[in-house]
Parts: sequence; structure tokens; C-alpha cells
Amino acid sequence: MIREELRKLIWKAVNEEVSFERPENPEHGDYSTNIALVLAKKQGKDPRQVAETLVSSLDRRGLDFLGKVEVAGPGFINFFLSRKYFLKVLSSIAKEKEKYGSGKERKRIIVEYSSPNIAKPFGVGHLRSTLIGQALYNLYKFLGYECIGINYPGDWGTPHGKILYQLSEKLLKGKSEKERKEILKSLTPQDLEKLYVGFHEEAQQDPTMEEEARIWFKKLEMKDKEARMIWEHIRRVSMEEFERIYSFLDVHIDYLIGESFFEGKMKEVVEDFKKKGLAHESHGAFIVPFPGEALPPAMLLKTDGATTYFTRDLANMKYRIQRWKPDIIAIETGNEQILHFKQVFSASKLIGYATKEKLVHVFHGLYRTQEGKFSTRKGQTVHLEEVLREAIEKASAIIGQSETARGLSPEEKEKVARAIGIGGMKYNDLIQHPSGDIIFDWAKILNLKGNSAAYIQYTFARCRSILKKAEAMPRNAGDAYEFSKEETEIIRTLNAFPEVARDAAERFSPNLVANFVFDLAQKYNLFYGTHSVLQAETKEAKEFRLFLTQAVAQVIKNSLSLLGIQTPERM
RNA sequence: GUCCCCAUAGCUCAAUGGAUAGAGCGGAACUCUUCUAAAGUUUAGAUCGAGGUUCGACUCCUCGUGGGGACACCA
Repeated sequence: MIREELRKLIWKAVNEEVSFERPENPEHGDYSTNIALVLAKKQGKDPRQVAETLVSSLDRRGLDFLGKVEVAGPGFINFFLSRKYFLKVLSSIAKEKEKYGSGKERKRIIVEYSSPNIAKPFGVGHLRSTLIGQALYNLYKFLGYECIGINYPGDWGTPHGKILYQLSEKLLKGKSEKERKEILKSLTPQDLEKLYVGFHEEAQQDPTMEEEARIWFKKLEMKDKEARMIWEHIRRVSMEEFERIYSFLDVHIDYLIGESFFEGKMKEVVEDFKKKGLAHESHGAFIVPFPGEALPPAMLLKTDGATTYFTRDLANMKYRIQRWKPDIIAIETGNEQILHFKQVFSASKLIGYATKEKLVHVFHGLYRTQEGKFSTRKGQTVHLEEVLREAIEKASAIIGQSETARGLSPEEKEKVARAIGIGGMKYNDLIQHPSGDIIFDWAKILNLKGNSAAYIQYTFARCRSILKKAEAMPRNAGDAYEFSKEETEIIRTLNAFPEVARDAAERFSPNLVANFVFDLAQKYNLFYGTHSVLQAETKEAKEFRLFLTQAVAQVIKNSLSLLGIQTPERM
């Protein structure tokens, strides 16, 4: 990557770490650094002077990617890439194809994401973790990391007492053994949702239900056969539902390790903390303080001796680090868990479960309506499939009118409609930085114009269409051709892709990739409107533009695939 | 009460401390005998407030205002 080369170049000259930016304005070069401003400040000199001196001392031997280097403004040093290098970018893409931009990091990362709750519906809220997590997984894999994706569903804890209570009271009571089996076997996710919502409504009138639920969970913890059997059915029904949704969304998570998995592993954690004197008794509970860290203490054991999710997550950390020895652990959840993970990470380091591992909590904001809160109670949940179905329908309608899709079979059209509908849903989420709340807006998700997945997919299809109509692909981009402003802009953008992928991974921000690919598509569409590829003025121009078009299609595909979005050939 | 997240155009979002704060939607006006008009062009429109640090602040610091969340027996 050029950024690294330039860094080395400056390092050789002044022994300083520098950062580069890619200026929006092409007049400011392809890369720019403010190093002279920083140095001038330190040395009390004139920044432009410092910049000039630095530029003249650069050892440019053998660096044929570099064009002119100039000092501008208050003392920026602007680097322009050479024509030769621009052509090389295109041939690299042609050669490396889906590998263009990828890396060879030999590190290992665990990404925990999705993690829905058993017995609750998979709403739009859970979608965020699934999509962001999957995109991060894809990104790190692309950079060469060995990725371990973990789905950590909430399949344990008092909420499950509620559903156990509901099932046994409402559906199973007074039934014969055979009937009970039948009922459990034919249980649907909708049944579970109804029972769960029903519990909260009824518990308002009858507070004793909460106590009953606790008793049921206690039974489950005590390995009561009956409770266990019902729980397993609930778990199965939920997981089947989730799997169905994952496969619909084209999401694949390597491991399914739920909270229940750590049931037997928490005693050990409590012992570890006791042994090292890192936890103490307080008001009958057992807590871990964080001296000097401005964190409130976290609870390891409740007064009744039961564990908490803090205990569970510590067991989880210990297990993961021992089993996989990762370099990075990234956990994707809602932002309401920020404090919790600060505590878990700190405690993991205190106790020594984690040492050199980089622990990252990637948190996302919640879905909201424009008016305010999204009330998940009382059936206000928006069902994922409802949204998707509508998105797909809308795409179908447009495909029906599309001239170029005319030759497609109904099955193919359906496939394209799905790619567009699901892509739109994913893009709507990933275009935004994870941390903020996200407004649930039907119009925006269903939007097929402007900044949307469909716009980018459409641009890809345009490229593919041109390439198919061209009789032959040129071997290289034609040296003789002097490219235009629009074409230069596209190459500059293509060159940025490997760096964007790295920045997005490093900052855990898939939205950088989404922004990038939209920008690329926009630039190609601008080019498309001003230049003809197949009817180009000269042979050289045609060859160059075909080569460029091919490169754009490839990089759009690489980018969207990082986001988990498909690129149909025609639409 | 303490801590955390957020605040940018009418709406939804961008912008590793950099050069003229970018897009999309919506509004107004245009461009299909021309490789896919799901496109393109033109146009109006914004950094919550007050201080501070800096050559330079949407970005960093302090104090406010507004929205959301967490803070011992829910996860």
C-alpha cells in the first residue's frame, strides 16, 4: 500500500511517524501530510521552509509510483501518484480479482455477534448485531485473520423461568404424557412469543407470577428433568427459527455457544477471584471492586449465592482465551452494555485471564422511530421478515418494468429481487456508524435510489452489461491514453480500497466500506454519463475504459461482499 | 446524584485535528433516436449554546442545554 511506502519515505528523511490523508480535492494530491507543520512547531521554524527542505531531502530512488511532490497552503506536503502507478492499480485489480485489497495478517480474532435471546422474537433490533458482526468478521477474514465467529445466545437465566412457567401452566397443565409430547414437538416461535408477551401482561395483575418464574428457573438450574426437557424444546424451536433467518440473510456463524454452556464453569471463576483476593463480601453478596478505575463494583454472586451475567461473561472470557488464544476479542452488543463490558474487561485483566489480548466492545445504538422510542412491549416489535418481504416486493415491481431484466426467468428475477431487498436492509444499517441510534424508516429501507444498496448494485450491473457487450477484453489498460478528470477520480478511489478496508477493520466501522463503495459508484456513474465505453473515440480510449470498467465492477463486488451484500449481474 | 452514548441542511446520515463541512431523501428546474433514467446535471439549505487549547476545531478540554442509557441481586 502506498500509504506505508510514503510513511517509510518520510521516516527515512526525518525519523518521524506521520499520518497521511487522501485529500478530497485532487489538487491537493493523492496523499497529503501535515508533518512539516508539526515539525515546524517543535523547532520554532517556518512550516513552509521545513516542508521545502524535507521535500528536497527525500530519497525518491526506485519509487516509480510517485509523481510530483509539492508544498502547499500553510505547509502541507502533497504527493501525486504517477501515471504509471495508476495503470498499475488497474492491472493489479485485474490480476488479483476478489483478492484485491486483501491482506496476509497471521493473527486470530474472535468476533461475538448476533446473540439473540431464546424464546423472544428476532426483531429488527437483533439485526444490528448480526449485520455489523458479520461485516467485521468478513473484514478481518479479508485481511488474512483467522476468524472465529461466535453466536452467544441468551438461553439461560430467569427470563427462561418465565417461559417455562407459562408453558407448563397454560399449555401443558392437566395433559397426558402423550399430549404433552405432541404439544412440545409442534411448538412454534409464535407460540413462544405469545406466551412471553402474555407473561408480562398478566404479571402486572398477579405479582406472584414473578416468584413462580424464579422457582421454575431454580428447577432448571437444579437439573430438574421436567424443566430441562421443556427448556430443550424451547431452545430447539428458537434456534431453528434463528437458523432459518440466518440462512435467509446469508449469515453464517461458526460456533453456537450459549450462556447455558457456562453453567458448570462459573464456580471456578468465583474460586479464582476468591483465591487472589480480588472479590469480597458486601451486604451478603460477593463483589469485585475496581480500585482506582472509576468503575462501580460488579457482582459475582448474589445474596442467594446465584451467579450473574458478569460471572458468566468472565467464564466466557476465560474459556475463549484458553481455547483459542486470540489476538483480538471483539464483542458486538447494544450500547446499554457498555458499563458491563468495561467491568468484564477490567476484571479479566485483573485476574489474568486476559493479558496481551486486545479486548474490544463494539456497541451499537438502538432502532428508534422518528418520534422516539421503539416500544418492544405489546407487539410493537417490527418483524424482520415483514420488512424483508416488503423490500423484496418493491424490488420485484421495478424488475418487472426493467427492460434489461426481461430475459431473466421468473426464478432469476426472484433471486435478483431478494438480493436487492435484503441488500437494502443490510445497507441501511451498515451505512451508518454503529454507535448511534438508527431511525427505523420504511421509506429509507425500501429506497432503491440515491444512497442505497440498489444504486450500487445497479452500477455494478451497468458495468457487467458493458463488459458483456464488448467483444474482447484488452490485456492491459493501454499506455497511450491520456485519461480524463472523471477517469482519474475513479482510479484514485480504486487505489484507496485496500486502505479503507484496513481502516474499517481497525476502527470496527463497516460504514467506512459502505461510504467508500457508494462514492465509487457515484464516480463511475458520473463517468458513465460523460464518456462512452463501447463507442469511445479511439481504440486506446475504448481499451482503457473497458479495463477501468472491469476494475470498478471488481471493487464494487469486493466491497459489497464485505458487507454481505450480493451483486447480481443484471437487474 | 454519579458515569456513559448521542447532538451537523426541513428529514436521515458522512467528514484519522487540516485546505472550500460532504452525500442521500424531500423542494425547485433540466437531460432518454446514445453502453441499463434503479442514472446524470443545475439550484436553495447546516456544525445545540458559552468559554478554552491550537498555525488550524464538527472533531480535543471545561461549563451548560436537550435526547437516550447504565449504575447490587434482569441479561
